[in-house]
Amino acid sequence: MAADGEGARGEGTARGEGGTGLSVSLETAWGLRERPSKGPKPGLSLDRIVDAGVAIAASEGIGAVTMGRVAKALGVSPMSLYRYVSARDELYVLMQDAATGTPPEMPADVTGWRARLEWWARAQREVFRRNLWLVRMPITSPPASPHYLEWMEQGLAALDDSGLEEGRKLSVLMLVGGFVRNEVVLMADLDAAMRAGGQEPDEVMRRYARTIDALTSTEPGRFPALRRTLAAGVLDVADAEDTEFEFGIGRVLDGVAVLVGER
Amino acid sequence: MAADGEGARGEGTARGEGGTGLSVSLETAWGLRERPSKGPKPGLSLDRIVDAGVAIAASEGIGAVTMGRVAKALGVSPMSLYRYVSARDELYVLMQDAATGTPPEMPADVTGWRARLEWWARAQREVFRRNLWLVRMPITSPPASPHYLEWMEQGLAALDDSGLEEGRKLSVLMLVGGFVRNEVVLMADLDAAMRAGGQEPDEVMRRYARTIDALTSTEPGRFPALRRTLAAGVLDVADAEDTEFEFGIGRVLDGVAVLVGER
DNA sequence: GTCTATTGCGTATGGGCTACGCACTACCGA
DNA sequence: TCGGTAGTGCGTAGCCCATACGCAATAGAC
Repeated sequence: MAADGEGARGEGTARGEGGTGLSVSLETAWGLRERPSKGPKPGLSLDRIVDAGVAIAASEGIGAVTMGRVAKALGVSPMSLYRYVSARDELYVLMQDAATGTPPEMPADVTGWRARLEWWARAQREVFRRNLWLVRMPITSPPASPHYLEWMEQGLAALDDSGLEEGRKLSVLMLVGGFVRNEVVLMADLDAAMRAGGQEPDEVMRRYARTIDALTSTEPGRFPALRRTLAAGVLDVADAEDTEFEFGIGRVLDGVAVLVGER
Repeated sequence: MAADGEGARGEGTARGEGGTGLSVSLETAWGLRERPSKGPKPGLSLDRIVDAGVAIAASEGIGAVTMGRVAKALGVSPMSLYRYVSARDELYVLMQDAATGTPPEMPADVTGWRARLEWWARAQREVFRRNLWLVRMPITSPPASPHYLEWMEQGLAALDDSGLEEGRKLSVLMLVGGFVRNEVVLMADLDAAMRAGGQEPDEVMRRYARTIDALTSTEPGRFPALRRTLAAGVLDVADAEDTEFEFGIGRVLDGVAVLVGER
């Protein structure tokens, strides 16, 4: 069964005393803790480090964000970074929060829980689209960053007039947020496949269709439904970029609407 | 914008000629290609390598699955493995397929698209639950493995009587599959957090609630909805393991039902 | 019985993270 | 005004990783 040390913050990590249970540099980053004012003036700042990391991730993917690489971008030695961040994973968390940013303000003319929730989902998707590397980030502890909390706040507020109880609201947000995230992962995959070999999305899809065709045609009759789908040409052309998202968000909101309707 | 080399199979990888577009060792693994019969008898087999990898992943997480580690488990030298697998990522793909396995047969008394689709989702979840490391696996190219295709086949067949057109069926499967996957990711996170520091799920949640409380209480009035949720005690106790899943799958299926109903 | 494809695997290269400790700096408290 | 000291940047070094390359041994093919 199970087991998966991944993403679990180790025992040894020092914790702050702000009562948050977060690590020291995280508390510092969230402004819960002052950087002491003794010693030499710091030549760097957390912000600069995080910005450098985000820039590298944006142009070369999260895999290119190594301590050495970030240090080089800043013209310092790799070890310098550890004065600001206790481990690379912590830098990742900071980068994640920075890229997530404050949610844009909800327009006043978006009213009613459904429209507001949909707007919220689209806004979230936009953030992911701008930073595809976000969804490649190894997920660690449950998210507890200021910007993330702002998004949650906005999402909860969107459900104000839904009549749902608090616990339900949260469940709905997780559902919608999970959907958005998942959809972007798929998009990022297609994007990666495009960069990797083929060129155009259509070409990638055609190649994929051919692969599946080859795999399913060896044993005829084993994949009837799949071959029917294949025959229908569904995989021959890449969807317009938004098709799957539009479809999915519609279904999910319909499902939530059923719940709200029967309260 | 964007860019994310991750998970993209490189140019240099040798491709088979089976017309699948897959790499040589993948074609071999899928039984589309024979291992030549010259030379010394192989001392290993792909199956043994993959099994060893799966075993390590199961007990120590995907991060512990390195070439050296697998080799040691088999009592061979690391480089031996490269006679069977061209790169570590390929081993991952093989492991993924092996752990996914053939879907269990759909019981005859499960009838109608909704019940069948729900059964399908639960079966999928069960696989993930047994192998939490699966959802930590870096996603690479679009999935094209025999077992994955079998799951797709079963999913499409489940929608036979839905009256949806082929493309829609696929979209529905992606939606449901994505939901399941996402839900398991959350479960894996909680699991990781449990192993990391605290013990019981409740304890983890309480700690999380305390963290959020600390973060939201500095600026009163900035997180009204969130603080209301917090006050409702929603985060104080971990849900029973299935609660979120049950909620989500119900909503998603409700949403699909709306679509099916209006065809 | 030779030929040769294929085997295992040793060596080596080039990364990566990060513990540790040194030399130095500038604020604090007296 | 002037140590004391907590902080600084950063060099060194240890350890783990993936994997290119090439060599000697092997056993089926002819």
